[in-house]
Amino acid sequence: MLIRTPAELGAVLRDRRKKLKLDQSTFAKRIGVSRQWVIEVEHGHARAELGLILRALDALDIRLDAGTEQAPAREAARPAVDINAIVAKARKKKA
Amino acid sequence: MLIRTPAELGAVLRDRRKKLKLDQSTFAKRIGVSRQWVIEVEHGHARAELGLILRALDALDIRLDAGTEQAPAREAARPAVDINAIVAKARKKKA
DNA sequence: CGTGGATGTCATCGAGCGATGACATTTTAG
DNA sequence: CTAAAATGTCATCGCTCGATGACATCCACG
Repeated sequence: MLIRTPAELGAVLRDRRKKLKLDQSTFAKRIGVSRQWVIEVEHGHARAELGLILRALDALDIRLDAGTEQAPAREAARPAVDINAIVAKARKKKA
Repeated sequence: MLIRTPAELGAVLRDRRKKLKLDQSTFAKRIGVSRQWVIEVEHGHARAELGLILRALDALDIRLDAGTEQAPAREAARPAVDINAIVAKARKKKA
């Protein structure tokens, strides 16, 4: 599952928690946070702490993979010397 | 790359940022945070906000994938009644 | 040599997280 | 239906995040 937003992450956590038959209280204690935290995160709380999130994922055996995808996003996805970028930045006279 | 800790996440962000030839200031502005934030996150700041982290990843075209398969972890991956969990909760001693 | 860019450090400060505990609502089981 | 469990909501509070701006290094380059 691709994670793009806090809400998606929350959904993944909730589904996984339920599959493991854990209630919020048990889950919270297992990762060392309050039940309130679990509730908010499962609801997509955007400002949750990264460290706690990673602990939660680990507790549920969910692995996170960061891929520098190959999507033809914008540009500059290619390595190699990027003269343009350098010049552009140098030429940057800001607002 | 598997992400298990804030430090690993920070390393991924830094590497990717450099590959795209962006300096911290430009990167920070692009995702709407302070340069200080970029510095701390790249150094593995564990309490960074989830939402900002996701924005940073997106800005660098790094996709996050949450996978549940793969590890033949312990057990309990299967539904069915989980006596242990039930007992453990009932046994909650803690002060 | 010295100028400028990039990165890291420090201090300050307002804002919101996360903990806690009580209570409300929803769901599950008998 | 009824009781209990699970989940959601509220209010309070200490603590630290993240922003800002000033400096300090370090390094590439002319």
